[in-house]
Amino acid sequence: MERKLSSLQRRFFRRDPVTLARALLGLRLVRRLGDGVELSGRIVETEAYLGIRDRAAHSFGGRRTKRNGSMWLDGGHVYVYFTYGMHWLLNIVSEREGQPTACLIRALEPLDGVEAMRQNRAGKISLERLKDVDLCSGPAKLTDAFRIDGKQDGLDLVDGEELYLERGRSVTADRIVTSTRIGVAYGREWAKRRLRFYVRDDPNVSVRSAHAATRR
DNA sequence: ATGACGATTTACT
DNA sequence: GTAAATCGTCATA
Repeated sequence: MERKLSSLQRRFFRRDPVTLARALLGLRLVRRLGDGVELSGRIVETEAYLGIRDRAAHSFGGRRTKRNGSMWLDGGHVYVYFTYGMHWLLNIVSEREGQPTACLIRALEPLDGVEAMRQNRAGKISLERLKDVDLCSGPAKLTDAFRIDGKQDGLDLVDGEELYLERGRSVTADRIVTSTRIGVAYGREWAKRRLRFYVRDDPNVSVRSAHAATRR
């Protein structure tokens, strides 16, 4: 298969999850649907999950189950899982096979296919109240908008056809804000680590815990 | 076989 | 700010 000039290579993903979570900011996530529709969005918010030692990670303590199996794949694969009885969440696996670390994709700036995203999100929220900023401003919103669910779990973004990444406008370090991760209080001391990263002042960043954030 | 629990979103007070 | 929705997965038995 021919390599797209713009796609990212394996070595890009085989870095530690903190470095990758920062590097993912600004990249374009592309989703090709079967009907020829192409959706894309710029990554503006991520979180790093550090694997076996990270109490907030699904792979904490080396846990390896049917659900989180994709976390153990080589960097560049995706780990998509179901939670709260209704939501799918998208992660990009970091490091190498056997190192179950990953980056949660928490928000995107919608780029291509905004109308299709609106259709995909309609029903969850009344269509007339649905603004562009409601399409991808949260980890479960963006999977709805991009029609990502368990069928994509384990896909490889390197040379991927229905899901892949492209280089985009890079985000300089002074534009990246760090904060604690969202919704991981059960992680105790690990919940205090600043492993969430987002683009400063971007309106698509999910809103919870706007406090506890500082520049860096 | 059963029970507890979410890496969330939405609507409502 | 608070609470409901909703169910697959996992740990325990």
